[in-house]
Amino acid sequence: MRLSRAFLPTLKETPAEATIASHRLMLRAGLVRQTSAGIYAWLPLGWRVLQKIEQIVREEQDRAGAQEILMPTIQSAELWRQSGRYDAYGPEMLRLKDRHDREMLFGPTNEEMVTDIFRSFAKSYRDLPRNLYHIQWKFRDEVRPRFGVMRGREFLMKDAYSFDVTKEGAQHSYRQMLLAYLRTFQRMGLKAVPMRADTGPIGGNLSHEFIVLAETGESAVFYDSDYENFDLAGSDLSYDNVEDLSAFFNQVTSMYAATDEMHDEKAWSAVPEMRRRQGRGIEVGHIFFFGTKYSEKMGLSVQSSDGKPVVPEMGSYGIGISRLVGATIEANHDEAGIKWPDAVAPFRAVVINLKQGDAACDALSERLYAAIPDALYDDRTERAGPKFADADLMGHPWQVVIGPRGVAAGVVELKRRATGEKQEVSPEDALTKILG
RNA sequence: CGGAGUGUAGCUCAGCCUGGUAGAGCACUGUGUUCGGGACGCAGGGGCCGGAGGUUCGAAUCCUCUCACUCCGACCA
Repeated sequence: MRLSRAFLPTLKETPAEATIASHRLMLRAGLVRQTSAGIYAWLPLGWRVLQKIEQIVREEQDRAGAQEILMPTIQSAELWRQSGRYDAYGPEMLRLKDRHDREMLFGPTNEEMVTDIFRSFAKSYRDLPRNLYHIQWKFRDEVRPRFGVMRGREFLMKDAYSFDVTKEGAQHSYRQMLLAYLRTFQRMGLKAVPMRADTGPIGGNLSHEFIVLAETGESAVFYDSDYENFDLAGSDLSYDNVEDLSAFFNQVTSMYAATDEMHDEKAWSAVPEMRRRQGRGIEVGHIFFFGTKYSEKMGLSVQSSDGKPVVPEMGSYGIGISRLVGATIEANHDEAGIKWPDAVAPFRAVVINLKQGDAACDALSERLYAAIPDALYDDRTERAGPKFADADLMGHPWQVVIGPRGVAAGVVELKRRATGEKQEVSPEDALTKILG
């Protein structure tokens, strides 16, 4: 994209409502625009990041054997009456009426709907296990939206739902998702630690939240430093290997890790002092096993091998995709702006032409721009100054600076945003480094 | 939902107390000089002062109501 034609409105000053770094930077770098409390429009730069994160989540879900569907945002109250949650959910649920006065709602989550879909097709134990997920906008009418997209009312979430015949099978499904999550966050360049969690209104007895470590995080976290050295992505592990996955799961979850709510001083004191780590973190994912809570209430049952009906065991697995944009910035920024991890950066590189109009500079800039997929070409004709500031603010992993002096000497300046390294290299070497 | 605030130019804010022709910086437009790291000069454009009602000769300013937004707490992907 050419910056001279792009809709990337950057701000020098911070809008007054933004109190935390990610929110400030998202507004200043032109990623989002608030349209009402806790509701945001995504501008080109932010939308690209959101889509990249979404795509990583999608690929890892697929890899773990989940299958993507897409359920609607608007649901009928009837389904929620079946599970008993229509009255239980409270004012966080946005309720609507259609023209026939039928009660509808904007979905805050999809256990009921997916169970309804699944029960209408699954007849036999042979139809299980299955894991269905979708990536869809949710609405929860938060009492107090804040922190930009980190606690919006409308947010993009990946939610997956597993169906198994047996408890053991459901545990395996749960472990598959735990591993998928660890791999997902690692791919995004985030350090995420799974922590035992409360199950809350979803119910059930096995639950973990995934906390991205960031100094500015909302909750205090306590964890064993062994997490830092552990291969959280379980590199050689297959999703189908029940024994190995179980061993991995036990290992990961046996290390101490807890948010302040679940913190247990007694267990904490059992961790060797050298290995105790305290920090702050942001919840970006949450997985639950809740057994037959919904399948039973909603009449989901299939025929087992002995001909008798069996009620499937279920779990649900959420990742806050729009929240991850904020969380990634919280974990990766400095005074000058965002430092995107390569995997989610909106553009891989920005090509900065210092002397727009100079034939040699223009020619070299155009050549590099054409050679780099996902490049942003800063071809604006203004003075040089703000270009660098905008580039730092927007946080592209690489900056390629092309100026008359360098062109004469056969070099360009190459800057790595994450590390601040600068070097002068030939245009070919620059391309090699950027394209990796 | 309890408490505290704020709505004036695209952004940050002044003006309000003590009523009298709506301001600054940045951004934007034109122009010239600049240009290797958030320039400078000159000339411009842009406001129903959140909305409604009231008081007054006169309201951004005082009063009432209302809407929106923010912050602190209790709650959450």
